[in-house]
Amino acid sequence: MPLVVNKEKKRKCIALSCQEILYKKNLKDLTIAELAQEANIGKGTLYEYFQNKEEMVLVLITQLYENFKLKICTQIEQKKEIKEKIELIFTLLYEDEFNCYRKIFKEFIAISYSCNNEAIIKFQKNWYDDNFNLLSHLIQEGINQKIFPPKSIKMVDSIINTMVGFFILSFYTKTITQTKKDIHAYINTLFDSKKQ
Amino acid sequence: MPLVVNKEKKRKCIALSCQEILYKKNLKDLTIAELAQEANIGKGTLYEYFQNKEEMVLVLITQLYENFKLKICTQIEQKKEIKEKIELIFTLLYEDEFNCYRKIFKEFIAISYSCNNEAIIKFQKNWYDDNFNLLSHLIQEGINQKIFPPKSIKMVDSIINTMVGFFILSFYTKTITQTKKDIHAYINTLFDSKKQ
Amino acid sequence: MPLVVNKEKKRKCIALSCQEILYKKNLKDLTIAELAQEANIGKGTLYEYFQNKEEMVLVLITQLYENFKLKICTQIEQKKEIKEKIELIFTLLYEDEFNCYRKIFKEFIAISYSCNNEAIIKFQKNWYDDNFNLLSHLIQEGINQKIFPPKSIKMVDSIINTMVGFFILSFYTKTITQTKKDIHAYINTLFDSKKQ
Amino acid sequence: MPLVVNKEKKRKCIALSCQEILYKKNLKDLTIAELAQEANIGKGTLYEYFQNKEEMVLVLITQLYENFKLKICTQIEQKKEIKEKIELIFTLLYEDEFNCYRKIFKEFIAISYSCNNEAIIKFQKNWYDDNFNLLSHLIQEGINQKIFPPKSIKMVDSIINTMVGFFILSFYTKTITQTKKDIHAYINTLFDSKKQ
DNA sequence: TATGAATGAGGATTCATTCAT
DNA sequence: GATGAATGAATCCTCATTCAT
Repeated sequence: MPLVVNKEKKRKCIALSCQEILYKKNLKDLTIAELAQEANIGKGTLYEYFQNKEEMVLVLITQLYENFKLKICTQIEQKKEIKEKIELIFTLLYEDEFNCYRKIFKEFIAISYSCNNEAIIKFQKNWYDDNFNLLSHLIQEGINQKIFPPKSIKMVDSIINTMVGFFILSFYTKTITQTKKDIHAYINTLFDSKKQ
Repeated sequence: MPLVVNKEKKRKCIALSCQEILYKKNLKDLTIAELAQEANIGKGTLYEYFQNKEEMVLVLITQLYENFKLKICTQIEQKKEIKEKIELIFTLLYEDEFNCYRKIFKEFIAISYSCNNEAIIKFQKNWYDDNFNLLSHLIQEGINQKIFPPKSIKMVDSIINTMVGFFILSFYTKTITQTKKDIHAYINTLFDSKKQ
Repeated sequence: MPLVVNKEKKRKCIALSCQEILYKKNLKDLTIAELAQEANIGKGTLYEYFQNKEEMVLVLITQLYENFKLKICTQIEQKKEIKEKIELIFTLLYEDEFNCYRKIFKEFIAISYSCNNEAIIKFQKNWYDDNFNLLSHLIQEGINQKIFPPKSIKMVDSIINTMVGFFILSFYTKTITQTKKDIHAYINTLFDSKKQ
Repeated sequence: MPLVVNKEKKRKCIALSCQEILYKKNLKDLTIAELAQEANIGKGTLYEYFQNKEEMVLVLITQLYENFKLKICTQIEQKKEIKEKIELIFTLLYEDEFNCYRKIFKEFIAISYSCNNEAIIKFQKNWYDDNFNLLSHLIQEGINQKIFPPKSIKMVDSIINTMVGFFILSFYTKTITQTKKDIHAYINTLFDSKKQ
C-alpha cells in the first residue's frame, strides 16, 4: 500500500518537473526523451508512470489546477465586493505569476482536441462544475444583497462560456492587458443595474 | 497571369477535396499521403500548392468561412426580430448541415495553437472583426428600436467571447442540443429588458 | 543537318550558362530544376539536350578545357625559358581568372568517381595525352638545349601525376599561394642540374 | 566512462562491418538502410552512432589507415635499400590485399569533395604529415648514406603530390600494373644519381 | 521544339516503445 | 524499480522524369 502512495507521489513529482519545459515548448514538439530528461529520469521510467505524454500533462494540470483553486479561494476572501470577487475569477489567470499555468491550460485544451479519453473529460466536467458552483454561490449572494437582479442566476452558464472565450482569444486577437480591460468592462456592464 | 488564377483555383479545389476526410479524422492523424489521395493528386503535387498540411487547412477554412458568411447573411435577412438575428449568429453553426464546418473550425483552432504564422493570425483577426461589425450593427439597430438598453453596445466584445466559449465547450462538457438551449437562454436573458 | 549543328550549339550554350552556378555550388547539391532555371530553359528542355546533370558538366568542361588550352598555348609562347613554360602549365590554373575552371575541374573529378562512362574516360585520356605531348615536346627541347639531362624524358608521366597531385591537395591541405610556391620549388629542384 | 569506451568501440565495429559493401558500391548509391543491414543493426541505431553516412566512412577510413600504417612500418623494416622503402610507400596500396582500402580511400576523397568538415580536414592533414615525416626521414637517411644528393630533401612535398597523382590516375587512365611500373620508373629516375 | 505541372519512387530521419541488464 | 540502447514503423520531403499541351 505505501508503494501505491509513493507511486502516486512520484507521478506528481515527475509531472511537476515538466512544468517549466511545457511553458517553453508545445507538447507536440516535445519528445518523450526530452520530457524524461527534464524530469531527470530514464525514458523507460516515464513509461512506468504514464501511458503517454498526454496522461502526464493531465496529472500536471490537475496539480496546477489544485494550486490555482487554493489561490482563488484565498484571494476571493480578501475581496469585499461580489463584483470584485467575480472579476477575480476571470482575471487571476492573467497575472504574471500564472503565465505558466495559462500556457499549460492552453496546452491542455489542445490535448483535449485529439485525446478524448475519460479522464480528460472528467477533469473538464469537474472544472466546469467547480466554476458553476462558485459563480452560482457568488451571484446568489449578490441577488440576496439586492446588488444583482434575480435573473442573473440564469447567467451562470453563459458567464463560464464567456470566461472560456476570453481565455481562448487572449492567445490570438488580444493582448493580456486588453483582455483584462475587456473583462473589467464586461463585468461592469453585466452587473451594473443602475446605469442600465 | 491566368496561371496565377489557375494556381489559386487549384489550391482551393484541392483544399475543398479534403473537407470530408477532415471531418472524419484529426489533422494530426492525417498524413500527407492520405490527404493527397483524398484529393486525387500525387504527394508531390500537394507540396506544389501547400507548404504543409496546416497551410492547406487554412485555405480550406477560408473557403468554408466565406460560404458560412453568405449563409449567415441570407438567413439573417429572413429573420425579423433583432434578437432572432443575433441568436442565429450563435447557433447557425450547430445546424446539422454545418457539422463539417464545426469540426474543421475546431481543427483550425488546434492548428492555431501550434502554428502562429501571420496568415493564421490574419484570418482570426478578420473573423473577429466580421463578427464585431455585424454584432455592433445589429445591436445598434436594437438600441435605435428601443429594444435594447444603450449600454448593450458595450457588450459586443464580450458577446463574441461568449460565442467562442460556447463553441469550445460544445465539444466537451455539453451536447449540441444543450448548447443550443443554453445559447437561447443566454440571448434571452441578456436582451430581456422587461424583467430586468 | 543544320539542325544538328544548332543542337550542338545549344548544348554548349546551355552548358556554359551553368558555369557560374557550378562555381558556387556542388553539382550534387544542384537540382535539374536549378540548372534549367540558370540556363533560362524549361526542365524538359534540359532533357532534350542532356541525359543527366553529369553529361551537361562534361559538355561544359570540354568547352572550358578548350579555352584553357588556347590560353596555355598563347602564354607559353610568351615565355622564353623552358622551365618557365613548364611551370606555366602547372600554375596557370591557379591564377584568379581560372578560379571557376578549377572548381569545375574539381567537380568533374568528383563526377568521374561515380560515372565511369566512355565519354568521361575519353575526355580524361585526351587530357592526359595533351599534357603528355606538350610536356614531352618541351622537355625534349630542353634536352636538346642541354638544359635538362637526357633522363628527364622519362619523367613526363610522373610529372603529370605530380601536377594532378598538386591540384588535388590544393583543395585540402594547402592554400593556393602555398601550392604555387611549392610548384615553383618542385620545378626548380627537378630541373636544376647544376646544384645537384 | 566505460560507456564512452564502448560507444567508441561500437562505432568502429559498425564502421568496419560496412567495409565490404563499400568496396562493392559507391557510397552515394548506398542507403542508410543498406548500411545498417550490412552492419546487422537497425537504421535508428546507425543514427545513434553517426550523424550521416559520411561520418561513418570517416571512422572506417581512420581504422583502415591505422592498419595500413602498421603494415607499411612492418614491411619497410624488411626492405634494406632506401629506394625500396620509398617505393614501398608508393606501391603497397596497389597490392591485391589492399584493393578494398584503395576503393575506400577513393570513396573518402569523393566525400571530402562535398563535406568539408573539420574532422575530414584533420584526417587529411594528419595523412599528409605522416607521409611528410616518413619520407623526410628516409630521404635524410639516403642523403646521409650519400645515395641521394642533398637537394633531394626539398622534394618531399612534391613526392607526396606525385603519390597522390598516381593514386588518382590509377582509377582512370591507367591499369594497376601500369601504375606500379610507372612508379618504379619514377623512383628510379628520381633517385638514380649515377646515370644523371 | 519547348515547357513545367504532375508524379511517386526513394531515401532520410524521427521517435515512441520495448526489453535486457 | 530504473534504465537507455536498440529498434523499425511511420512519415516527411525531395527531385528526377514524364508527358500533355
